[in-house]
Amino acid sequence: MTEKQEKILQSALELFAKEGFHATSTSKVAKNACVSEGLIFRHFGNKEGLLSAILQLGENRIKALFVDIVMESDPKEVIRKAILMTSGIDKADYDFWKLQFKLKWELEVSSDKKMEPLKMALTNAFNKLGYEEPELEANLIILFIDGIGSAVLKGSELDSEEMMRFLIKKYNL
Amino acid sequence: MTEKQEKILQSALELFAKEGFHATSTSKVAKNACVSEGLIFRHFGNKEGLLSAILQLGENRIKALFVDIVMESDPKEVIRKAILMTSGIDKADYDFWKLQFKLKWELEVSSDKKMEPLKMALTNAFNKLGYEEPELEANLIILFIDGIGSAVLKGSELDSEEMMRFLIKKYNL
Amino acid sequence: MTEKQEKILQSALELFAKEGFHATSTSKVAKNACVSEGLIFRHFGNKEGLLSAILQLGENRIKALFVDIVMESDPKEVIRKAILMTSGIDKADYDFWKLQFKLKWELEVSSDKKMEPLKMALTNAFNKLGYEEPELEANLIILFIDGIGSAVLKGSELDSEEMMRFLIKKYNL
Amino acid sequence: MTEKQEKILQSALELFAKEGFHATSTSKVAKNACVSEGLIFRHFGNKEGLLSAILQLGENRIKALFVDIVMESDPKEVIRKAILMTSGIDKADYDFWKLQFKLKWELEVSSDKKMEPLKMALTNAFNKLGYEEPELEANLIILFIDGIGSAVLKGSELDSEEMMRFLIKKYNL
DNA sequence: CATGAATGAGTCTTCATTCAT
DNA sequence: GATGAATGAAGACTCATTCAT
Repeated sequence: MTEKQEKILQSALELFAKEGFHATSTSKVAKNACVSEGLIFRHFGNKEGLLSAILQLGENRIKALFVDIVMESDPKEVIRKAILMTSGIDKADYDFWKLQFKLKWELEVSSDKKMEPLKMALTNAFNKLGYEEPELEANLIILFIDGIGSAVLKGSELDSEEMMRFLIKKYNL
Repeated sequence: MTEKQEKILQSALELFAKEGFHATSTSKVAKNACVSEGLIFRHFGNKEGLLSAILQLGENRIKALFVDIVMESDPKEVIRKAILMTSGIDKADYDFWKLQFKLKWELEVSSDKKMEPLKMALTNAFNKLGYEEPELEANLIILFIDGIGSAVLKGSELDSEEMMRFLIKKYNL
Repeated sequence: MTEKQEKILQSALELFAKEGFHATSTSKVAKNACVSEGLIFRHFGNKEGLLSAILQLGENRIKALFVDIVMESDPKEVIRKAILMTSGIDKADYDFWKLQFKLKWELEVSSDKKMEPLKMALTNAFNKLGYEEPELEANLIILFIDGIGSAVLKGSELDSEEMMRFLIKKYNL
Repeated sequence: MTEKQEKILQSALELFAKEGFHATSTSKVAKNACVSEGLIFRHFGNKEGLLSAILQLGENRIKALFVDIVMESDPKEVIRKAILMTSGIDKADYDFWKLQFKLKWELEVSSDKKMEPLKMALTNAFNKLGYEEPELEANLIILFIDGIGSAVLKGSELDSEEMMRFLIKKYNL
């Protein structure tokens, strides 16, 4: 991965996140990355290839976020960590996460599969804690995480930290 | 509002919802509506004008959905109706709602303001029912509603009906 | 067919004939026709559509050249007219004919089918005149016509008129 | 001439013949030859240089084809050999010959000069045999040879072997 | 009201070519 | 000799928009 390749990736991430995939032209990306437009196509084939590269780069980051939760053995801790998940994301990574959420709508990429391991871990945790409908409880937590993430990234006025604290209290964690 | 105007609006709604605002060209809209491209501009000024018209048309529909909840006096019923809100939307209106969600991300339009009356009603309801932190409870419900709606419109495998039933049970409604 | 459409067709014919199809850019055609580049695509769909339109326009001209030969009843006259065919083409139509020949090579369009009616007429004529191998004689004439046309359009120094006279003498026509 | 140089030449010949000069990109040639694109330019300067190299390579082959005819002393044999010229070309060399014919149209390179020695030999032969207009006879033969070659390389349904036999019979050779 | 011809700026992409390594 | 990263100009084609009819 050359230096310019990374610059392209970085610029594309930033612009796709800010303006959206379709609203960002490859020429804008090139200008922003201070490279020739052609270089984008030499390295990533086409505009979608560029997007894929960004998405691929991100998959790892998502897994990294999940691993700490999925590996946890204490069920209460699993749920607590899940609820607090979004508080752990770096402000510098906002563009990346914003892009993830944006693309779910712009390109209709389902996030079900990505969330599957988290859902399993949560279902399992609620099960151990004797909840009647562990799977639905898990769904609810995921809905919460997704909602909080959405709100924060869209710049909502919702106080996410307080919401997390509140939910943790609700579940006696 | 002439017949052709409505056809344009309907086509634009459908296409913006399916493909996104930026990915839909005015020519596609015109073709889909079986009118000349020029007519779009005569009626709506420009592409953004067309979008505004759709959004405006939608504002009313949102208010209509809210009014039944906000006018309700029984606090339990307020919460129940809020939770069941998304179950009341017509399948024929999917495009419309999908567009609303899509645009929140594509154009970064905050939905805080739109949700304000609902939040007030819910806060008030939780307050009446003696909940300790009624505002946070209200936020949580909204988060869930938004999440469920979101999931359904994105074609997630989440069973929305069951989630609603589950929430209603959780809140003893 | 609007005035500008015709101008585009005319310019394309001229440039495709002079420089070749692939070597002629749509922007060159547009500039030469004094229209916007987009107009080409509005009217002809794409570059190949433009080519097809030109070719289609030409089919008629070819038929017109053939009809006089095919309709002739005197076998000697059929052959004579076939040999003299290329002498009847207007200098103003050079571009058109050049394009036809060029495309046979550039796009590997077989001319067999187009020549079929002529071949039938010639075969028939030679047959009536009692030639032993009328079909091969017909082929030879066609080879001659094609060769003369080629030579003239490529600007060869070959004296086509004299060649025709010579062949007519050879066949005692 | 290194191994890679030959591979480039071979690939270029193949592609130029198949797709045409303008429709073949240097990158396609490089890929087909399994070399870096830069190498083409190091060896041949630019795309036209590559073409020139191929053409130069071809000149020799044409001379080789002619030499056997031009050196022949028996006039009948000269004409016979000329007519049969195209039957002597190797199927493996089709690409090469196709390119020669293609370029005559794509780059408007006159073939008059190349054919000059053949024309002289034929004129001379017809003269010796007492034909009245030996130069025109020579021209006619060349027209036929060119036409037959042309037809074969374009994949016409013309039976070239039979045409040659027919011509030989016609000229009592 | 409605059409469709027309445009110019912009889209993604490919091109031939250069150059540091 | 050979590579492959890099470029700028040009490629075909689409866009939102205007305007005469």
